[in-house]
Amino acid sequence: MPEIPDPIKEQCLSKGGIEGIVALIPSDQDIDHRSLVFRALAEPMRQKILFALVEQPLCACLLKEMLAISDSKLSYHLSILKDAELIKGKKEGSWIIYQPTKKGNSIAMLIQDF
Amino acid sequence: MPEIPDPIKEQCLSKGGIEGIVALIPSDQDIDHRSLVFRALAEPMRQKILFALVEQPLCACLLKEMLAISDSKLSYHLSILKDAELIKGKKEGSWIIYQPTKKGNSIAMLIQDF
DNA sequence: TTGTGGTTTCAAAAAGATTTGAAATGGTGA
DNA sequence: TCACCATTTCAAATCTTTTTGAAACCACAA
Repeated sequence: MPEIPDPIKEQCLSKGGIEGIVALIPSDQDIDHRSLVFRALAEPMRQKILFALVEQPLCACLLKEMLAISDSKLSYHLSILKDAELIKGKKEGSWIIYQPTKKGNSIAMLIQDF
Repeated sequence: MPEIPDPIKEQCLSKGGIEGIVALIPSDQDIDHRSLVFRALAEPMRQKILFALVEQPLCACLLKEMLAISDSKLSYHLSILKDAELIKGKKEGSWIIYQPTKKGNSIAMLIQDF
């Protein structure tokens, strides 16, 4: 009574066994970095913010109106997007204008097909 | 004393104002669907599972050994990946062999650059 | 049947993320 | 200086996700 199905075992051995496959998995650092991005995009509100900013840079005041949420809530979600390096804010006069980073832009394009 | 910075206001008006931009944001349905995928990939353990399965189909028993986690924990994470339609399980003899779906495969490729 | 191996379910506990409203910050103009 | 506006921070409350270990399930063989 085998403990592993045969065809899988064979294919697995041809890759150097379990260790061989584990070695092909991206590093923890890579994975943690992507996690940060995925957690940022996991919240619908934050996807909306990113997609709105891809259309055009916006100040917090317009985003707030657009999404109908409180200042502190918006600030919280913006900070998560900033930490994931998907957007950046630039001070202009009295306002902070947000826009996607290069990374934010390209990820926004890629995820259209998800 | 204006309430919105001028250049932003102009660009915004040229897109049909706030409503115009809101109309360009993907639908709630789209966004929620992507959220499911992002939540699934937000957890490092689940990224590892997906990347391992992209290398080769594996039974739960090998995944368990590879990741050094309990049965119920593995089962929980597999169910989240299945719900997001990133992987599927196929019964073969006594085992269930997991592998990425078509969608799981193509997303795994795309996110390498994230 | 009875047992066994592989997997899933369950409920409770623990950990983590989000929301809330109030208070703080920081720059700007009166 | 003072007041004001946009934005951020904070701590508490709430909500969601993950972990845990035990029990259940299911197909199959003895």
